[in-house]
Parts: sequence; structure tokens; C-alpha cells
Amino acid sequence: MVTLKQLAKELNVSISTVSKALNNSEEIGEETVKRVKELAELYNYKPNKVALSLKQNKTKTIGVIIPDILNHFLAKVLFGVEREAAKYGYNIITCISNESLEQEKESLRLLANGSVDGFIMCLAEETQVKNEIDHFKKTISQGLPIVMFDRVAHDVLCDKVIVDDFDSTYNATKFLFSEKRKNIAFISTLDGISVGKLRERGYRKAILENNISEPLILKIKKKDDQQKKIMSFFKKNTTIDGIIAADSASGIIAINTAVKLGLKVPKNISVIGYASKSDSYHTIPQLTTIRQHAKEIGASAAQLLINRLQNKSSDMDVKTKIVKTTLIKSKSTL
Amino acid sequence: MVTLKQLAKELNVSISTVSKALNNSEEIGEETVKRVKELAELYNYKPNKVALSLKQNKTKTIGVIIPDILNHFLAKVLFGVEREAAKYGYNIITCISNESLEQEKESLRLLANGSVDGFIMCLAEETQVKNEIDHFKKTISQGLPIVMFDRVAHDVLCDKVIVDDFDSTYNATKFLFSEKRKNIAFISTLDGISVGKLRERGYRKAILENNISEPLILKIKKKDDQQKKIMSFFKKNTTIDGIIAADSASGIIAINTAVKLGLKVPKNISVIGYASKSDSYHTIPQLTTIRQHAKEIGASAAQLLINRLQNKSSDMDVKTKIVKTTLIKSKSTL
DNA sequence: GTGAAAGCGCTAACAA
DNA sequence: TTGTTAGCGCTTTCAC
Repeated sequence: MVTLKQLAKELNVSISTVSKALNNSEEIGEETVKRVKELAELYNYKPNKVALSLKQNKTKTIGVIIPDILNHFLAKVLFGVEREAAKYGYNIITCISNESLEQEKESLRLLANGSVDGFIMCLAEETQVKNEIDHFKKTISQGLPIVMFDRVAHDVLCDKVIVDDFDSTYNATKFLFSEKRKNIAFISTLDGISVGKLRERGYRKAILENNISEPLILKIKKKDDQQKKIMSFFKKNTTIDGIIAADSASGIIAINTAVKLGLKVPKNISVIGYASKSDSYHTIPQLTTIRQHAKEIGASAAQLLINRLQNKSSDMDVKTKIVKTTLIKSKSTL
Repeated sequence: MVTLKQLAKELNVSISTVSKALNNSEEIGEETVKRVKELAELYNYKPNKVALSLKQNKTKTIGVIIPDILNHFLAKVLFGVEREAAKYGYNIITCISNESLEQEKESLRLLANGSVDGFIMCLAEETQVKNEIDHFKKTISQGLPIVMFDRVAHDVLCDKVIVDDFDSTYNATKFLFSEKRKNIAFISTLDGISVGKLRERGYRKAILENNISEPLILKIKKKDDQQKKIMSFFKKNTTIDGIIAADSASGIIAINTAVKLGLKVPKNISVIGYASKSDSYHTIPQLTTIRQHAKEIGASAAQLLINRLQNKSSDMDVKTKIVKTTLIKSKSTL
């Protein structure tokens, strides 16, 4: 890489002259500016990012820590963050915590050495289960702001972007009741995390309010065979006529299983799930889905962080943005 | 963040003494080392990454440029890269080209300013279609090594990690012939990229060699409705008894469509696709898949790059690693 | 209009 | 054993 020094030498001027010329300073003569810019162009000069970061004490880089990159929702949020950050000239460094508290801590620690100006993160499951928040507080007190999304720690004072998880299942369940469904079951693999609990509560509330049936819940563990579990659940509970599937796969598997068992979807049974658009093509009929607008969540998180980095908005004034889900009605409901 | 300077001041020693003490230099007295380390611990001192990068002229950061983060295969490769890089203390900066040549160029340009030590990338579709390679050559000539994976430019002299795409469909097709299938069709949405072409050729070769039927190919455009296309393809070609699906969704849709049409899978028709493990649960029966070992591809790419960065392996000696696919036999074949 | 010098945080050659 | 100094590439104040 060419440096200012080399340009200066070749042009027989000082380094500061070159620097100023390239930064369009008023101080430098027209002629000089022209010569400098031409040579810089020729050599394809680019200011060294590292030197700039050191000088200005900011990196224009955001650390993004997510528990799982293979989770379509999280990948899409990451996409939103990247797009939004790029608009403002920010790069993103991605770390994957693999749902591990230790890895999450380590990533924070490793990047809190001047590598990034702030963090955007979704908590690891283990972090939520153990409810550890010291590492966040420490990071923030070091002057590195954090924006949390989706799975957040309510006890940490920072900007947050969350989904209306409770309302989403509450409304979806009520929607099935409005279709005259009577026995609506809830299926989930998300037992450990806040999001899963909220979705279950939304479902329960709708069931209780409606007062014609009891909650019927199938919890599936990560290691379980989801297809088998859902198949035997259907066989055991033959009166089910509606399904709210709280994770990204269960809804799809539920439809395929119902079809396999000879049930007509949506004639005999309605299904609502959280699948992404592309996955919703994985069933016939197509799955009615609750969309979380992952990209917008990512963009909002980036917005909040960049605002904080640039405006130095007060530490006390933390914002929580709620991104509302949308029920996209397709062919698996009436 | 605490700096050496502040520690030095508080300890009444020079900056270099502190630096050496923390780096376990032999030069410094035991007692001093102890005092220094204690204070550093107390203040939670971490060497400033940016300053180190500037000094050592390397960032321990890898730029990863991929066309699409929502593509499960690419996300998994990214995961592999991240895991492997982390082992060696490297961070990754991720940029998404969105299949656009312009964005790919821009990302390379933006990161080639000292932000990263090298690149790992999968070419944008547009780059492959237009066959542009100047930006790669330029980057490499600036001293920034590139490792390409999956979709590569053969005319660029650099390390590469590729999949045995040709063999994978060739073997899969032959496998279906060995099941006594006669009319095997090929479905793909990947017409523009090298990978898609290779897969098609592998299929064609197997068909021609077998010499009992003609190639039967359904090409689907990104904007098309995949379900409808596949549905009408089945209706038009009722003798099909085998499917090779070259992209990640077609295999799943093909099974569901076949089931919908009352065909028995695999009794009447066998299907092989490229789905990931989790997606292969999206059908009943489960899809027989060609696994690409995405994580290993990412890990290999990271290995190659880090080797080059550390050993300064000669520019001339470029390696191409082929990661072989595996046919995972499941329930959609006999 | 141009240049010298300081400083961002760190390491390392050299001096004491 | 410890300290001084230079330098990585850049911006910016201040002097000429």
C-alpha cells in the first residue's frame, strides 16, 4: 500500500501538504492539490484504515455477536445489520457464540480491545438461562455501547430491539379461534429462551380467555427427532384442529405430518408457524406464517447503535424498539 | 481503555518497561514484572488492537465476501471460516455482495485499505456471468491474498476450495440408474453460476453413458414460482421416476409435489437433492441428499489463507483443495 | 501556501 | 535492569 510519505517524497513536498491536499484543505494551492491528487490516483492511494482508527480513536466497525449463524432468522438480522451499517461506512465483525455463555464473554472481551466501537448482539441461550449480565455491564462501562435484539437482558441498561412475541402468538391463536377452531395446540423447541416463553404465554392467554379448551403443548428438545415427536403427538391427540408452531421448523413438519396422516390442511386442521418466506414453500399447502421482519430488526439495531456512536446520546436515555410481527395468511389456514 | 502510558505513570516506570514486563521479557526484574502485572490486572489492561495492527502491519483479520448470507450453504461455510479463524486468533469481517459485481468490487476496495490481511470469498453470480477478474488480480498484486471457494475464477492464480460438483450429480444419477430408474430429470435454479453448470454436466454425462433415455431438464428462474413450475413439470412428464435437484429447495418441493400428486416416494419416484440436514426434515419421507460439507469448506479456506499469511508461502505455489460431497441415503430413494 | 512537530498506543533497537 | 528513542500512517496545530 502506498503511504502519504511515499507520495510526499515523490512530489517533493511534505507529508502534511499531501494530507491536506487530499482532504481538500483550503490552505493548499490549487496547483499543488492537482498534482497530489493525480499522483494519488495513479498509485491508487487509500488512507490506511488502521492509522486513521488509531488517530481518531474509533474504528467505524461494529461487533455483532449472535448465537447461531445457521438460524435463518439470525442470519437475516445479520444481513439487515450489514446493509444498514454499510450505508454509514461501518464494517461488521461477526462472532458466533454457539449458544455458549463462555464464548459470548470471550467474544466481548476479545473485541473490547479497540477492535470495534460498539456491539449488536442476541444473547446465547446459556446466558439467558443463567441470567448472567456482568459482562455486559462491564463492556458498557468501558464506553462500548451495546444494542441487544430478540433475546435481550432486561436488567441491562442499553438500547434494545425486540419482537412482540407475546402478541404474535396471542393474535395467531385468536385468529384460529375466529376460524372456529376448538382444539389448538402449541408446539415449540424454544423452551430455554425468553422468546419461547413469551410465545407460549401469548398462546396460553388466548386459550384461557376463550375458555372452551385447555392448553395443549408439545415441547421438543433439540436432540429429539422432531418428525417422530410431532407424528406421535398427532396420533395421541386426534381432536387437534389447529397448530401454533413457535419455532422455524415445527410448522412445516406439522403440515407434512398432517398430510401424511391423511388430514386435509386447512380443511381439517389449520397451521401457523414462524418460517421464513423461502421455507414456507416447503409445504403444500403453503404455510401461514408469522413474519418477524428480521432485516428491519437488524437495520433498527444498527441505527440505534450508530446514533449512539455519533450523537453521543446520553447513557441514561436508552430506547427499546418493538418491531411488530405480521401474520401472513397463506394456504394452511382457512 | 487503560494504556501503557497510564500504567507507567502510576508505577513510576517507563512505558517500555511496562510493555516488556507484560510481554514476559527476560530483561525486566521479577519484582517489577509482578508489580506491573498486578496493576494491569487491576485495571483490566488489554493491548490496543489498532495500535498493534499499525505497528506490526497486520490486523489478524480476514475479510469474507459472500454473495448471500441467507443461503444456508454459504452461511455454513461462513460458520466454518469463523470457527477455524478463531482458533488462530483471527477475526472475520463479513461483507455481502448480494450477487452484484459492483458490490463485490466495492467490498474488496473498502477492505483493501489495511482493514484485513487477506480475503476469503465466493464470487457473485454477476461476476461469474461477466467473467470479470481484474479486481481480484489487483487485490492480490497489492499483497492481499485471496482464497476462493465454491464459485471460483479459474483464471485467477490463488488458493481455492471447491466441491466435486460434476462428480456429485454424475454419481447421484448413476445411483438412481442402479435403482432401475429409467427417466431421470434434472431440476435447477442455478443456471448462471459455474456450480450449476457443472452439476448439469455431471447429470448429462451419466444420462448419455447410460444410453436408455434423453436428458430431461427443468430450469427455474429466481423469480419464478418454484412450486408451480415443478407441479406442471410433473404433470407434463408423467414417466419421470427419478429427480436430481441441483439447488437447495427443489428437492424438497419435488417430494412434496409428488406426494400431492399421489405418487409414492420412493416407490414410484426417487428424489435426490442438495438440502442441508435440517431442511431434509422438511419432507416425509426424508430427502436423500448430497452433502457438501460446508463447514469443512470454510475451515479449509481459512486454513489455506492463514497458512499463506503466516508462512508467506510462495505466490507461485497455489493450491486447490477439492472437498468431496457425500451422498446421504435417506427415505426418498430405494 | 507550505512544512515541522506532536501525538494516537505500541514494540524494539539501542543506550545507559 | 531500566529508560530513551524512533517509527508504524495519519491528522492537525502552529510556525514560517
